[in-house]
Amino acid sequence: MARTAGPETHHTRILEEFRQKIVDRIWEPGFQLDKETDLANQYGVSRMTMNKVLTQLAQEGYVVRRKRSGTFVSKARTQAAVMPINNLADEVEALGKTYRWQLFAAEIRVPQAAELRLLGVESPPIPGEVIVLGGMHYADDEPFCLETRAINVDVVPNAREVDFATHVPGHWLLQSMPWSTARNAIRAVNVAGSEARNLELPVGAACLEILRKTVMGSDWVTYARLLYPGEAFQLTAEFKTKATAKTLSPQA
Amino acid sequence: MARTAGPETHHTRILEEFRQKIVDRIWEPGFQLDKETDLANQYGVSRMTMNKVLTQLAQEGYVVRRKRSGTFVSKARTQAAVMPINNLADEVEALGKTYRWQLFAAEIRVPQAAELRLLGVESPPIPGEVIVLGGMHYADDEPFCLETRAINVDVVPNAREVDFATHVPGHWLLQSMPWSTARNAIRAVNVAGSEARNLELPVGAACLEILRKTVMGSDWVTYARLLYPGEAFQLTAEFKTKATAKTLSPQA
DNA sequence: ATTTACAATTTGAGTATACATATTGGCGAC
DNA sequence: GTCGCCAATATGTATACTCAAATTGTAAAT
Repeated sequence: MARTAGPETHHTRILEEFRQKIVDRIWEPGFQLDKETDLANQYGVSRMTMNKVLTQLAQEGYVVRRKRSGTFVSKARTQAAVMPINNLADEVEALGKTYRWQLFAAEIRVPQAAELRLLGVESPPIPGEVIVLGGMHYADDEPFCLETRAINVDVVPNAREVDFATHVPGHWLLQSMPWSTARNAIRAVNVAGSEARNLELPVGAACLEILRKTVMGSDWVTYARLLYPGEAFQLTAEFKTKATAKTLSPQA
Repeated sequence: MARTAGPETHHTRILEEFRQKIVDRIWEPGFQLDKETDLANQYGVSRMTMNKVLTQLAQEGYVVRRKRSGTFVSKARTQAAVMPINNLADEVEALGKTYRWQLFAAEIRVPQAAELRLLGVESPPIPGEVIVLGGMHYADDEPFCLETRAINVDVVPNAREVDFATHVPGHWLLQSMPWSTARNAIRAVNVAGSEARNLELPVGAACLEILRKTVMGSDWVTYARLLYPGEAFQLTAEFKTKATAKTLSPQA
């Protein structure tokens, strides 16, 4: 089944056509479209249907709509990269390798200052006791990702009963805390010491470091530091040029 | 003005409420919502209005809808990081530093095999002549990003007349080619040789390497390699847990 | 000539209605 | 009991109205 085909309804067809026209610059940035009612007539549909098309198009950022003024192809653009962060296990198995998680240590205690610094924790929000754990993700018995993590047991109380030797922390948390948001910082670092040893890399090898802070409502759920060998690993992101949609302030 | 408030219409209000209910797990994953008509009655709106809410919610991935079956809070989720890639100049100036672009060389010629390898160009799509250029982005006269780039003059013919000593290539291309898409690969590498010298880093220092391929329709526009000093630079990405929206296969 | 006020226009939101489509659960045939 | 068909049901799409809100251009007043 060609999933790309889609349902092929009126508004889908017109939407596709308009998007194409904008992407192909047949309608250049700044171009004013005909008004809803006219377009509806031209395409032989009702205004409501054309409205659905234009509303959708505006939501995707292709056009900007203003009352009394009209509908215009967007000019102000920004680029946004979307990278799906899949489960490491899936990722590894997609490469035809076998995945394995090895827990080094997990304890409930007050975190050390050095650990908090490593995880990029800001000064204020440190509760008393957290789960501090470390471990390694393997692909075919090759080190793939070194993980250091702190989990807020106040927010995820049932994490106390989980055996993180068998349950991969990231995966368990994702399942357990749906609809959370996270903030990532990606850097390149030179590894050294025990980290280099654990990753089976020479001292000074470049690694990709991801510091992730996961938030649920107003509380932090977990801080994680993921260290990937630079050579073996590569993040990919899909770009899309997109207009600064949102509710843009009047008088823009 | 509190911009967060919004227009406060029926469907906006209900949409907000439903999203909150799902995020707060009042409606847990897998929970079946009442049917459109019932919900419409409960909230005192017409079915069309409630339909708008639920359609939107489905599009955002919070719920899955199936005919005859009903509307369910999504279970299958994935994480997607969205990172806005702003103009480097803006980025630098946001830090209160002065931005400067220094072109090393720009020539129209057949690219060398080593250059293509460096830029991550796949085997087939190499046209005869391209613009090959290199340069450095500075923040307060400190090296900030080393750029190597190939531009397809067949797709962007007026790039021949541009002086890339004064026009920053990435910015010019973004302005010139709206609605293009790009694919990024992010790695950590150890710098060496002239690259280390240009970036004023010791040999072996960890750097963030971004390989970017920009596409317009079926043709590639540009290949770029951006090298950031690991210490000084950090990519940040905002996460959102999101359901695998799209048309998911039946029997999920 | 500049400001103010009003009216026309265009999008935004909502309702009632109709018909299409897919899926499920039950009923009947074997 | 099992299999297959059919009808009931929930969503999907579309239409034709109606009223609201915002903005802009024009016309009137100072």
